[in-house]
Amino acid sequence: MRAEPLDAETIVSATEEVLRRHGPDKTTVLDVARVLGVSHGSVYRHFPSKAALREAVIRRWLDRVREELAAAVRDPGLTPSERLRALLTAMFTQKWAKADNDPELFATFRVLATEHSSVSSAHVADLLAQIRAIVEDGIAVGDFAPGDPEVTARAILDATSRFHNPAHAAEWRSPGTAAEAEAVIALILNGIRAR
Amino acid sequence: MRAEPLDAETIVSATEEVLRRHGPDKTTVLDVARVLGVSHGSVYRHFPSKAALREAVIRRWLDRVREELAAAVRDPGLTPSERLRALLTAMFTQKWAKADNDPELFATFRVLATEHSSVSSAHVADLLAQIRAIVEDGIAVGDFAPGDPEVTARAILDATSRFHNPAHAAEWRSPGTAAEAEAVIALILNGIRAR
DNA sequence: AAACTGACAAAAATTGAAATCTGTCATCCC
DNA sequence: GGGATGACAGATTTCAATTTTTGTCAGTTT
Repeated sequence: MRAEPLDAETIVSATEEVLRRHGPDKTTVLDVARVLGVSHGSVYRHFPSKAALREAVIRRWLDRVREELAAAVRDPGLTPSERLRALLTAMFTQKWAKADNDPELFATFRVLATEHSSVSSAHVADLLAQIRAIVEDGIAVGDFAPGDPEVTARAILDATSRFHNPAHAAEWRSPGTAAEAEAVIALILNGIRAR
Repeated sequence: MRAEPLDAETIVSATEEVLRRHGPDKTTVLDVARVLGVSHGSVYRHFPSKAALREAVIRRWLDRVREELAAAVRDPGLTPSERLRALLTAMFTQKWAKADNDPELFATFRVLATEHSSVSSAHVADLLAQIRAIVEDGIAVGDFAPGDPEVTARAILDATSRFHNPAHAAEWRSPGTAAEAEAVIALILNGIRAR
């Protein structure tokens, strides 16, 4: 029995909590319903399946990640080079911090992200668009060498995979990581600079 | 009963065959002994443990990979830029072909490589040394901008992870991969070129 | 005597019966 | 009537009993 009427948002929050506590393998719809104090049938009124519920969780999580990233880069009066460096650095440190602070939660979200690859793809497309905007700007201003901004943005994202793709999370604990990331950023900035 | 005396090399070959047929999870020392027509005790005369046997397999596999790569790049009279491009391209196409031709075998060796990370690390160190040699040459000749060759070599390997690290094997099937690799190579070559 | 075998204990994997979970829906409650 | 419930069938997971495998070594074979 609940005072408030049950809504999708509340269910997603409860699911996140159960995932945090029990991990992706041991999280059941019954557990979620128990946390909410309702029957599991009620959960199925708002989500057609367990998979849809999990997808809603990963979607919200990636939305938050995007928001955090936007906030970190929302800084005026930087050159395109500086903005690109800031964006990449923010992307890395954000992920590294999450993976380091709560490895199990990070692993959980990695499972969900793999499970719902279309949501992850959309997230990647968003990152790509942000990089592309900076690249277009840099070319327009004459700081960056001319070229297809879409291709360049993709190349930048690909070249930095080692530092932001969760598949590499285990390597991030190695102490040289920050210096290696710095070297790759320097290489990239040199590579796109106008001559 | 066997005519020839049993040696380590023969055992490793038999293990490779069993791994190829049954995969890493279902490969037992008993299976290997059966293929050889000996008792499993004989296998333990040559290898102290199942882990050591598997390590010998992955070590030999990576040795072959290194040999193939060396053969692909053993080409005289190229500029450092051309040699670097050739090395990277060879690294990519070699791995892509293996992953594409026999995905299950590739997955098997991925398991072994993860299991025996020190062997993989040595392989990476070897690749790094090859890149470094080219970078040093390029700096000496004046084609590449001055800098620490060790750091630069590492940055090049890191920046191309997406195209050679087996953790990304699933992405290699996507049709745009070759073009994306080409864009990253172009970015890198631009980045290290002397101004 | 050098190489191999196979019995053995401890560890790990497999199996299958029982318990739990997913998703549906007829029914109930406000 | 809109929202919630819980019984139910089929799918999936769990857990303990059983089988298989690993690694050793005393004894056998050549």
